[in-house]
Amino acid sequence: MPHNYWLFKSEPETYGFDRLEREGRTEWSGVRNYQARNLMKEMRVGDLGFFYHSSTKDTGIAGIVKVVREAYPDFTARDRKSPYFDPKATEAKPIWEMVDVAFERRLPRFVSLAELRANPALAATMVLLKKGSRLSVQPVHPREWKIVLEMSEGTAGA
DNA sequence: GCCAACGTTGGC
DNA sequence: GCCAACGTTGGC
Repeated sequence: MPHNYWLFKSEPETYGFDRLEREGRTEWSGVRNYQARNLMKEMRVGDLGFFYHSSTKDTGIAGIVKVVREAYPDFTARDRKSPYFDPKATEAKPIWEMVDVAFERRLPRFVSLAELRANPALAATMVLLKKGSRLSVQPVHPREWKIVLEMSEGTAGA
């Protein structure tokens, strides 16, 4: 049984859900926002999350991932060649952390951002839908999780 | 490409 | 500690 539900944003041109399905598992590195980092620290093995495609033509939820390793230092922060390099990160104080996630399953169908917005049961509460929300890792309420799953089992717009 | 909203930085 | 300036995110 999963403990909590989450949402992970990714730009499909950089790393999409199709690629995770092929590779099976990945390190969620490169998060450089304290709030998002703190949320990752709360994640437990077995937690599930939505995989959200952002900054692309078809924004929305593509599938489900599972947390397979709890927070540990994000080594890209100490890699000078990485775009996520942070000179303030040290071995003793890595600052940034990441989790590992694995492909869990596809949704019956893609649920678009427009559809999520159009659902009044989600619009008021879901972090993703709040005005100006930019968090790349977000908590999802079990109620919201269930609603999105139900939407993906129905037809678009229904 | 535009631009609103956000988080961070740095001067004071 | 305040807050203006800046860089980034991300939908449209």
